[in-house]
Amino acid sequence: MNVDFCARIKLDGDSPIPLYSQIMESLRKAVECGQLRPLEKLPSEREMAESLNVNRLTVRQAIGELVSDGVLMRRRGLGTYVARQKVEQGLNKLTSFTEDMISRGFIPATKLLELQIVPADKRVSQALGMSLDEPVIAIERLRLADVEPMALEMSHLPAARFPGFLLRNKELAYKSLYEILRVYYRVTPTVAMETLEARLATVKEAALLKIHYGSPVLQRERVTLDHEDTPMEFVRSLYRADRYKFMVRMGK
Amino acid sequence: MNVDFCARIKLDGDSPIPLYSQIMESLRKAVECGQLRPLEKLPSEREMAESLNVNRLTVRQAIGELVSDGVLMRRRGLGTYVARQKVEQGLNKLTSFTEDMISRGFIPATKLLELQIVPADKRVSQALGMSLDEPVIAIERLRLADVEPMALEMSHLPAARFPGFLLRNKELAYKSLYEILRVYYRVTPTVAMETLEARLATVKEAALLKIHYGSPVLQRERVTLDHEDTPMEFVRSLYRADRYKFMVRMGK
DNA sequence: TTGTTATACTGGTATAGACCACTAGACCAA
DNA sequence: TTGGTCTAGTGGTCTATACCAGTATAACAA
Repeated sequence: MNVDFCARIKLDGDSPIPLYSQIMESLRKAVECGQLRPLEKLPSEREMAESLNVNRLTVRQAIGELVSDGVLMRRRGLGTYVARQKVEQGLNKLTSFTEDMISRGFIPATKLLELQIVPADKRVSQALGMSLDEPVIAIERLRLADVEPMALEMSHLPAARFPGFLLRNKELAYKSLYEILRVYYRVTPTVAMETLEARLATVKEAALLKIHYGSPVLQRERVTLDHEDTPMEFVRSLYRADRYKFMVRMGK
Repeated sequence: MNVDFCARIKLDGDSPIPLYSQIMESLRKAVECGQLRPLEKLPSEREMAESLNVNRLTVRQAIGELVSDGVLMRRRGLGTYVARQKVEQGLNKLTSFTEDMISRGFIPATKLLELQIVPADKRVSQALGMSLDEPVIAIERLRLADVEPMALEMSHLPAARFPGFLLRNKELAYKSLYEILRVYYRVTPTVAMETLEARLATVKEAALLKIHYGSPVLQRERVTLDHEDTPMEFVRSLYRADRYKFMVRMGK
């Protein structure tokens, strides 16, 4: 079965995305979607290298990063395996909306409302550590759970750091934002500072979320930092109070 | 100075410890003991490789692991640098209302509204892991910040675990609840699972909080566990949305 | 002076080949 | 059966080489 799996990976040598990165994403996806199950054995590095027509070191690089991410694990003399499911931890993990909804048993969906480059206002520039009016990519999305509106999300990214982002608007429809940032720009979120507060929905917000004007909403603001602790994203999300509870573990 | 540093690394080709690992440990130690300072530039990979008499890939492997550990950082076209100092913050510390308010610059105060023993309802018994109708200590307090109402707190403790608690009602006026539990019962909160959601204030709640009926409030529920992970407290707090933001760090 | 270009550096990706260390299982001898 | 050895296969380490892509700076042209 693994042989089939390996043969199904398609690599594009002319793509600007490095081969090892393509392999890495294929493996990561296979693990995420359950195509590769926990503790399942992968083909050997030499086998994969041969069947993918790349050097063994290239495969090793892909696997190596997944190992350090905790997705795979290696055993000398035995082989490479999918890591055990992570049980604990779930509560303070940095999750995307998609992951969050799935873990709550919902089927997530997204509707892209707006995607444009705008000058940073005071709040955004301060959160991202940039100057006022510097260009930021503004993404407004309506997030659905089981077809019903769940949240309204406004993401802001420093435009200078993600050139050509607007051209990827189609991918935003079916790919996670973080996946795009990881694959095309090699940027991975590491920590986030979040604030939560309660307020009332405006007329426009209420209409989009399909709630009554004046209904309570949970406003969540998040500054996401990359591995160098540089702000890479500022998100303001508005969750329907009747459908969403934020959960977190404190202490320890 | 970096040249000196590099020349000072001694590698043992016959050692069972891999070369890249020896390099890695030397670099890590140099950073830890301050020999290499944050943001300081390292010699280029090619330079290090030559001066250490190893292949560039060997140096790269050493540096690569340190980068994924957050000790170093690389910039294409520029070089490799020691990472910025990490300032671990106590954002996820388990705090009492009093500590929380002080850290926000407020002067906290408390008004005890109610203190009695009641049978546990469904929600409380489930949170505390006890049976329905078992006796719990119910404490209702109005929390003030700079004399103005900030939150309404309803705490529930398993009565069996804290005998004679009602006799201490006077101390509750000027001592923290956690202090009483710690001093008289040797119980210390360790972790807490919290949920946050938005809703509207009821008439009674609004009156106590001195806000208008129908104003939004942030409802915070917390199950506090002791060092043995036994539930010791269940709190439902209602914060004024116009005065309070909840802050938390996620990930990492 | 100002803007552009060349170039010499940096890290990033990928190849080919070699040998070592460890593991499981097959095999064989006591 | 028991205990050891051999062997094929795994990941682990390392070398040598090549070219790509981003960055700063010095040299040059307008």
